Amino acid sequence: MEQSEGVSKKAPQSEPSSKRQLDFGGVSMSSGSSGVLAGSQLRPVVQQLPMKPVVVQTPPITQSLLMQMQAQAQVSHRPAKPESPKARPRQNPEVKDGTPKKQKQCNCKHSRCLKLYCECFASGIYCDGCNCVHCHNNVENEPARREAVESTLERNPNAFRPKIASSPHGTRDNREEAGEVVILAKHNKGCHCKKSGCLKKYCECFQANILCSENCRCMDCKNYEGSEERQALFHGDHANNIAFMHQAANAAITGAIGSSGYGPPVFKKRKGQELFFGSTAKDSSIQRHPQFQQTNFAGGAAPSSLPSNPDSGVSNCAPVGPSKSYRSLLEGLVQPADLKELCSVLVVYTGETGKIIEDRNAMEKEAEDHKENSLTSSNQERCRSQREFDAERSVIVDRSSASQTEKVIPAESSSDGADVSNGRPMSPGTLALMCDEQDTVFAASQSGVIGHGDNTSSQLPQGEGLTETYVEQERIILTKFRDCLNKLITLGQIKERKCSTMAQTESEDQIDGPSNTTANGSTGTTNHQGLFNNGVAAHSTLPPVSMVPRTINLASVSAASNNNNLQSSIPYTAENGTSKQ
DNA sequence: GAGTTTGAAACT
DNA sequence: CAGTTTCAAACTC
Repeated sequence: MEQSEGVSKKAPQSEPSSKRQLDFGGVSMSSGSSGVLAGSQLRPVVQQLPMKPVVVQTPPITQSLLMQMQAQAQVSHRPAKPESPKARPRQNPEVKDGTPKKQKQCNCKHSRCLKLYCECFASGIYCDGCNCVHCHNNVENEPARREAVESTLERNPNAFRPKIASSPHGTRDNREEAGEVVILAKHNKGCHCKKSGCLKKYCECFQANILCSENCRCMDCKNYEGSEERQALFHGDHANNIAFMHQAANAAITGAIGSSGYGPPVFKKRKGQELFFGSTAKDSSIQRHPQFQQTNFAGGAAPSSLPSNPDSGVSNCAPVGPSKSYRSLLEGLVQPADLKELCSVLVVYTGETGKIIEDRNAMEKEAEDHKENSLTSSNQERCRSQREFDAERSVIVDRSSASQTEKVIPAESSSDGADVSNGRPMSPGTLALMCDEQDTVFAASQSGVIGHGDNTSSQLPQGEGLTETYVEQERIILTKFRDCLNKLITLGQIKERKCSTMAQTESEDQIDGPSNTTANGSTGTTNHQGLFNNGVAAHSTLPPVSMVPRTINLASVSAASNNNNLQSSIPYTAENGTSKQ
């Protein structure tokens, strides 16, 4: 029974050793990290650790809204159970009735707790108080343990890395389900379940409270967004209501943001697996992943009705098929980078507002001065004021340009691959709206001293002027933000309308493949522009801040509503400087 | 608590 | 890389 293990077998023992963090090659590893690494094979695991949303100082009122958005745009990928000291699913402490319990203890009998079978070993902690037999995962058997670690790493360098990583697309909203937070991470290797439907804890994805992803090779998977079985599992009526209310309350924001990795994922084609219907793959992807049938035809077909599903109200324009999955109507419309974009736009507005107010104040002041010294030569002062205004204008323009430039870079990151966008620091433009410090910057900006090293005593306008500026800035920003939300709502309504229409059509004419209504490239990638910024150009002298046309596809929207004012031409794309049509 | 089922890990 | 075996957790009774 006892298999040879390349590890010196010592006196059987299962005496508990303190379950403390291990020290692999001099690098201590807390139980919270599974970055167990031996000796020179140490590798960082930070990149896989969940990124917390940037914590910002309590800002003025305007910023609370932006914080919400930012929270959505930021990586929302906390571990399924953040309180868990272990990163691997199976090592999560038992959570029953929402109450975390003591860390589990292994019951290994044959592995001596020196293989990944042992959850303690796998998570890089010593066995402590476990029920294991012949345990070598303790201080007394450190050499053997170390050898086992090396052996394991030799087999799989990532053996001790967290299995659950943030989704490349990353940004799905956290969503309460049955009191727990569904995490939008995904299993690095994916599960291979065959019989459990991925709805039992046999499934690592399920256990980690995440949805199965394209990494999985499971069969008859039911662990996907919108799965009725899964919902039945998670959604008690109560929880359902909560989740739905939560979703509805945040529909304009939550459902719209960064959903590319969300819902029944758009699975990449796997080896020997076709995504399309009529797959000839021997293992039948349809059987393995019914949700995979939902290819990424953005609105290529209408969804079948989703009766009694509270989420059905936000059914997406997914192809018709057995899949019962859904997506937010706003999915794909707004990407995380768009939020940054929006923030940038708001920053521009703020700067513009400050400038305008500054101009106005200066004009008033100048008028007064002119009254008082009508006969004195005010030419010098006027010239100076003018210089200040010009300098200030250039500052603002520079800032806005920086915002535009800034947005270009993150835009790229939303593409596939290791998406670090979620963990990326916010752009200066975004930060400008989210940090108290920026208030000072703005104040200084309004005084026209930034960037000029002109630290004169007249840096700040009068106190009341400053307050007025703040008020005005907030008013502008809130107004614009409200407009954006309204537009989103409109988009959602349009899309819903379109989906409903298509659903009816599809029900009559179903199998004909994607209608290409929205796959039309000529219109499919352009119309998102202006969602946030189309008012900017008209309002300001600054060049329009174009939305970055990454994957946003409002084609379905625009197709259904060619006259909706959300459309606007894209003067250029920040990404490549070319017009996308 | 014993037995069964399940799927990851380990092995061939 | 695929198939098989081993293993321990999850699950059932």
